[in-house]
Amino acid sequence: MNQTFASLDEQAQDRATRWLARAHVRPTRQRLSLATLLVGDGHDRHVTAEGLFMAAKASGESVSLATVYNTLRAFCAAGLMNEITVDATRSYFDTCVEDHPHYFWEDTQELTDAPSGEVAFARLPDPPEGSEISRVDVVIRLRRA
Amino acid sequence: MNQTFASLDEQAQDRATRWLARAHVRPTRQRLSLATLLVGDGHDRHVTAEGLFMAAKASGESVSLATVYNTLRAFCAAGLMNEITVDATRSYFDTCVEDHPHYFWEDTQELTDAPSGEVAFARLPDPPEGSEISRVDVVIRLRRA
DNA sequence: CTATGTGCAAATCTTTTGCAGGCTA
DNA sequence: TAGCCTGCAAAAGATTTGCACATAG
Repeated sequence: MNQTFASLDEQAQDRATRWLARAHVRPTRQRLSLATLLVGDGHDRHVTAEGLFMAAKASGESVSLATVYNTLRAFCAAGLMNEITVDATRSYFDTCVEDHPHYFWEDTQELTDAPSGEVAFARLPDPPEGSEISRVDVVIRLRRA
Repeated sequence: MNQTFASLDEQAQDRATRWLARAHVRPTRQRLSLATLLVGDGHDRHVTAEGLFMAAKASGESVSLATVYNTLRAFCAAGLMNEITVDATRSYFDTCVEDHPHYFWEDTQELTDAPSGEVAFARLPDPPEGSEISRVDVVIRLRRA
């Protein structure tokens, strides 16, 4: 689960600041650090709480694991991220909030984006009476051939 | 998470016995009990380990929780069931092994089958170089309207 | 100033494991 | 009989919580 994260330069922080502001999330020191790691380079990223926690530590930021969890949840609630569930014992968080499919590499437990536009539904069922579709998760599990 | 399970009459046990035999799974008392609860009435079922454990207890069978986990895993390995992941903190096991879509009711955390044939892919990406698609999980998350 | 956010450690919950004894083929 | 199964209790992880303190607006 080795992931690369954005650096903490000024431009990256600006991007993070705008990202938080866009969703009216109060920019505390910890949130700004984490947001910078997440979107500082403008790329989407898939993280686990543990992975982000370690990245924060590695970059010299002091953030507690509980706060990482709270923060990721807060970002999800604010619509800045999505939680994707592929493994019963670990949550993955995606900075890309569009409803898009994922590859899950069964050997490395890595989660990556499936090439966009390559998946399309020919048909989706009408949501049952009294319900509406909140999201459609598509996870393509890959096995090393 | 209230689920209904099959009764333990003779016909149900026969069905369970055949189910195990088909996959060459050694029919121990515990496995037969659990299998009867799972497929005794010929219907497919989605269970959690905890739910099945409680059902076993309720039906008077004595099976330890660890064994329920082992058994569900064994059934999956034997191709009798599938594990579906929708919630990061709980595994769901489905007696229907076909690759089919599910509804996940966000309010009750219930997992049900989506009407079969109602979901179709227009396009799926070619698996990346050196990999093959092991399975495609489609989970349609529903919100009570 | 006040509502929110944070850290820490402990609690909780699901799932796994080690090992002694049991049971199927 | 031999090897696979099971139960139990304890371990292992991931995530959440309670509460006192800090801080953004």
